Parts: sequence; C-alpha cells; structure tokens
Amino acid sequence: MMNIPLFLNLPADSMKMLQGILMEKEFSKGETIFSEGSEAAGFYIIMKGRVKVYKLSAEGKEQILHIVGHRELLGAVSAFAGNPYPAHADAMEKTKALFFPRNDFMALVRKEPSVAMNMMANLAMRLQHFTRMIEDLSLKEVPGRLAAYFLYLCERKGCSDIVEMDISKGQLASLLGTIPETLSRILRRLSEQGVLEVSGRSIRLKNKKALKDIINGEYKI
Amino acid sequence: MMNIPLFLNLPADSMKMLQGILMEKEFSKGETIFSEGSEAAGFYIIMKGRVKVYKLSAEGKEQILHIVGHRELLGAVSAFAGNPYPAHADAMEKTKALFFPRNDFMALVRKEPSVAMNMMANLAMRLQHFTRMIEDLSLKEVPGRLAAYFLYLCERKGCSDIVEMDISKGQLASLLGTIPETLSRILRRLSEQGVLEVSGRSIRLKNKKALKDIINGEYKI
DNA sequence: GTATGACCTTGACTTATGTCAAAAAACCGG
DNA sequence: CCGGTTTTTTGACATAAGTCAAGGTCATAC
Repeated sequence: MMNIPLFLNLPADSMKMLQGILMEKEFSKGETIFSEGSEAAGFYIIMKGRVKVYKLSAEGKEQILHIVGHRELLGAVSAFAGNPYPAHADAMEKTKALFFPRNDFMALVRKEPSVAMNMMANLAMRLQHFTRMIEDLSLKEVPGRLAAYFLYLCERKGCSDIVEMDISKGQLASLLGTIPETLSRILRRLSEQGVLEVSGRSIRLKNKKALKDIINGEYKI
Repeated sequence: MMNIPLFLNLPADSMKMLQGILMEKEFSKGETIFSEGSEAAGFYIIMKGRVKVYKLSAEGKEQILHIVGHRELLGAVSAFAGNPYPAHADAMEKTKALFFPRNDFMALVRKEPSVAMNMMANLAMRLQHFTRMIEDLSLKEVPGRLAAYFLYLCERKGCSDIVEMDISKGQLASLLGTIPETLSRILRRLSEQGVLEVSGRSIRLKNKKALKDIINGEYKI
C-alpha cells in the first residue's frame, strides 16, 4: 500500500488505520467495475491491471476518457463530489484494486491536509489531461491525434524510435475518438509515406519531424 | 469579497488578511488576460464581466473551453499546479477581477482546510464539465450539442420556453466546437421543422421533446 | 493441427461538416 | 440618422471521416 500518490506524506498512524478500511477487490478481464449513472459509494485504487473509463453514444460508439493503471485512482471525483459515476469502467485485464468507502475517505480528507493536497494535485493533473483531449478532439484531425499519441508514447519511455502500443488498435481508435477502420487507413497512409512502420503493436517512428508537422497541421498526409 | 465560493467558511481573520493580498485588476472588452504557455504567477477571481478561456488551432479555429463569470476562478488550476496556463483568456466585456498571487494562495491552501475543500469541489465540478464536453465532441453531432445547450439554458433559468443566449452566435459555435456557418444552417433547419423559433438572441423552444430526441440521436434533423 | 473467435484491413459509398466567397442584416459611434 | 464595421446568413463546393459489408490475419484452446 506504500507509494500510492494519494497517501504520500501521510502520517504513519493514519496509514495504519487505512489497513482496516481499504477492501481488496478483484475483477476479471472485461468485467464491469461500475456503470454510468450508478451511485458512487466509494472509489478504487488500482493495484494491478488496467481499467478503461469510457462513455457510450446512443449508437454504441465508445469514447475512452482515460485508462487507469497502477496506483491510480478510479472514481475518486464522483466519490468526493457525491455524484453518480459519469462514465463506465471495465477491467481491461485481470485487475486488483483497493476499495475506499466514500465516508471514510471524506473523513480522511478533512483530517489529513496531505491527502487533500495530493487529491488536488491529482485533480489538477486530470483537468490538464482533459483540456488537451478537448483541444485534440475539436481542433485536430485524426492523423494529428494519432501522431501526438505516438510521440507521447515515445517520450514516456526513453524512446528508441520504436514504441510499443500497450492497447489494441481498436481501443486506440476509441481513445482517439475515432473508429478502427479510420485508424487502420491512416496507419497505412503513414506507412506508405515512410513516416512510420507498423508491425503488430510495434511502431517504428521513422520520421519524427513529419509527426510533429502533422500535429501542427503543417503537413497533411 | 463576500460570497466567493472559494472563501466559503473561511475564518474571519484569514478573510481580513486577504484584503491586503488580493489586487484589483481591470480589463477592457477584448483584452487578453493571459496567453497559452505563459507563466502562471497567480490566478483571478472574476468580480464583474466575463472571460472566455479558449484554445486556438494551427489554422486559427477557436475552441472555447469555458466562460468564466461572476465570482468564478480563472487560471486557478495552473497557479495551483505551478504550470504555465494551458489556454488563452480574453475579457468578453469590461471585466473587474481580483488577482491572487500563487505563493500567497499556496500558503492559504495549506493553512486553511476550508479553502482546500472548496478548491477540490471547484476542481471536481470542472472535471465533470470537461467530461461532458469530451462526450459531446466525440459522440454527438452538432445538432445534438446545440440542443443540449438550449435545454441547459432552459433549465438554468426558470425556463418559460424562451431562452436568451448570452453570447453571440459566433461564440456559441466556438463553444460547441463548430463554426458559425454550420451553426447558422442548423438553426435554420430546426426552425423550418418547427422545433424552435429564432429571433436574434432569443430562442423559443417549441418542441422540447424533439430537442431531447436530437440529443439522444433518436431524431435526425 | 485445426478450429473458433477476436481483431484488423480493405473497398465502395454516404454524410456531416468544413471552406471560400459574397450578400444581407444587425450593431455602433459620432 | 448615417457610414462603417462586425456579425450572420447563404450557396456552391471540398473533404475528412463514418457506415456497411466482406475478407484476411492472428492467436489461443482443444
């Protein structure tokens, strides 16, 4: 339970107390953790596995809002605000999580300034992420969003020009706000133009300058 | 300075101290308050007027992220997180604001739990707003977003079937992630079909059921 | 090893929305 | 009330991206 950002700087006694409050839960691949509109009785801290948080359109199109992984929080905003969950959450793989009941959390936030500070930092980070997402959806075309995603992957690792996608292409489409067919076509065009090379989930970035230009709308594929 | 949500429940002595910290600033219509990428030395509390926070695409298209009005915070996330402002902010009309320097704010947040709680509530609310925005941009078409906007306006007031737009149609287009031409055409189609009646900035909602169906994709105009 | 299903690709087609240009309407300061 | 700017509307057109349908690829389980 160590090293969870939310509990950074938490005094030892409160840390101890958490042991009696947090409940371990497990979800199998594809399992629903919560659905949009359901009551937020608490939130989860993901300890193993990954969870996709997503919205569905009337026609069944999926938009992934974010993917929650190791030591990250799931549903914390709703639990804090006392609102129903605004989106669906499914385990993308076998997932272990700690459940933190809303009431206990509220008490802890009020008692421990460090938790409040960590929570604010978390909220601020996610707000930034959503700001970028809105910008991308509204002002960039799909190739631009894709290029931005690859360069982001590239920077996150050391980046040896080869990035490994950690999700399927279908899920990537949903993350970028498009559909698999469109993504497939754009990957092909980028390959044909020598900007990158696709081999399964492995992408070789052959021309990063071109990718940057695509993001900035200076180069149309 | 009373009744600012951020200072709700703030002890009187801290409230007093603020008098010496907050600085009044004034902006004329159209004036830039801050630009994307510039250092966030603090944030603003809007006391009069309105400010649009927006991003610009490479081609100059504008996406309004939100409009900040009376007693709301501008740039607080950046100031808190210590990041540059992620978007532009322009006064939409003559605007008066209180400037809160970052350092003083950080000290206050650490000292006063009520400020931290209010700040978290603020962040949570905005996260919800952005979530809906992403959903709309990605999963709804422009008519759906427009219908949702009108019904939102309708609910915010008592709603006598007539809503008053408080921004220009061009700015509404930018808020909905589209352009004035498209908005104009959709308004015409909706008028022709008897769903609403446009008269300047005054919209008469003649068929709310149809608007709801448009939002849910059950009725295509 | 092969069968089963998930995932991905491709082609032909449709459509929502953007672009460009021009006219019309609304607004504003003097 | 006028002249000029800004906003809004309209039309003709371009295009990015979605839909539908079919086929291909890949992996895993049996």
